Amino acid sequence: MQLHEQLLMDILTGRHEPGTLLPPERTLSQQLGVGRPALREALRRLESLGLVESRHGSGTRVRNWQETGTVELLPYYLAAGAPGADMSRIIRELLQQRIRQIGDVVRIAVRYAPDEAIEQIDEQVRLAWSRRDDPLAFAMADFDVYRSLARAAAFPPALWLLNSAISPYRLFLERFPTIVEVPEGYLEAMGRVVAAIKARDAERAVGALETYLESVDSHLWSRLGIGESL
Amino acid sequence: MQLHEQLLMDILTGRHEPGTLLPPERTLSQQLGVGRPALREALRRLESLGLVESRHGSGTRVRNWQETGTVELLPYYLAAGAPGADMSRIIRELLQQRIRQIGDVVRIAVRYAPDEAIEQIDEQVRLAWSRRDDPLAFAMADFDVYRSLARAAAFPPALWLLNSAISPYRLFLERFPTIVEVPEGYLEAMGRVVAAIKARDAERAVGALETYLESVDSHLWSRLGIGESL
DNA sequence: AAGACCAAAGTGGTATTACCAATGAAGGAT
DNA sequence: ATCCTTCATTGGTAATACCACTTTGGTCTT
Repeated sequence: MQLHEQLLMDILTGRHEPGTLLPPERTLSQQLGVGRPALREALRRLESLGLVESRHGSGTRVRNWQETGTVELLPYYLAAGAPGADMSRIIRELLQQRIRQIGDVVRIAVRYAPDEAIEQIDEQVRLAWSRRDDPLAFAMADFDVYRSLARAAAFPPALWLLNSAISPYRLFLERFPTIVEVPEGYLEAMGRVVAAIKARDAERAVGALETYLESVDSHLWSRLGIGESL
Repeated sequence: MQLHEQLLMDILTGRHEPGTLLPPERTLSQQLGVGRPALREALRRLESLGLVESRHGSGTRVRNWQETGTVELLPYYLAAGAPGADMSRIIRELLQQRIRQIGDVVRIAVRYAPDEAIEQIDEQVRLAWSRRDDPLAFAMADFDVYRSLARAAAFPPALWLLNSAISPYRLFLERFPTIVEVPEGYLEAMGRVVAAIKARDAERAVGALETYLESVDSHLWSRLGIGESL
């Protein structure tokens, strides 16, 4: 594991509590068996995640990351077992947010994506479908469909939002492999969405997407049993 | 300006083009007049933003950040003038996304926030209103209202999403100060939202929020003239 | 005795140096 | 011509020294 990930986990699991000072860099680097420059590089990464705060002359304090963290914390938070939280509730909400987020991407594509670019979406959909033998590969290719939509609209921020989501999403799938399953009506559902986008009908496109994704999620929950085991 | 911000801007403004290699660390650190460790700390930050990729023995390559970036890029992207993009269109979409994002927070609060926690929201709203003399302070206090909602629901990921949004939001307001204006019906509108949350009526809460926020945004656009000047 | 000032210790910030490890291209052997 | 070796280049890491800021505690002044 990378040094910064180890430190991150130490913080997320409570090994270093919010509000407390980390040991001095010289001490901590010895404890971890690394040089001080290496430790500092790791600390800079944690700083940009909102986990710690270094003050010249004073020390490096663990921030109240539940308050100050950024989305990038999500994959690690899930990997740490979401300490002190209801995992299945979180996952349920994240799936809901995923639906709305993709909905936004669709809306943007309806407004801004040129026809030529939309043509290529069909291709992406078929590509994902062709990988239905490997559920994880399918999921990633499916994700790429939405990234292609954002790309087609030439709207980088939407792409970045998806990028920030893909890492926790992938980790989630890897952690609960039984969840991964290729939906039956995939080609048809996505076909409807893309057709609606081509027709510049935002409501129909988003509607088709939401009914499809919600059916996938509810099927997923019924298979797992809501709130169970996860 | 911090070293990593300077490098970041150099990349976003095209000084270092995607796909190309950065100068070797030893060279670059001399060019920038800093030591190699300091440069490396900055590079690690850029790496976690999806901007560069260091490969041992090979070099540090500028990534295609429009493809690989994360949300955290947004404030810098806006500060760099969103090179090669339609600024007003981006802002328009971001405001839309903000509405939906806050809507999600409201939905989560409806489901999970205990009554006692919701009581405190009213207080936050009044606090924001009391700062209506200083529009920027008001905007930040208003933002805190939504953070309080996420906090009340004890749902850290929602808080993190807001955290990731606050920095570009603030930068946006500071860049276009004329935009900042305290809406007239603020107290009443937020009162309706909070009341609906208390009543556990998600649709009414989100509906009240959306109509309010959309009226604010459209008023904003009419003042500025859509697509103009920005 | 109380307050202000100052000095010293501890901390992060930075630069320098040296060396290790991985990469890739050039040159030599087959 | 092809493969393998070698070596220069590059990032990765460590150790050391020093600078700058913060805090703390003591001392001096009032």
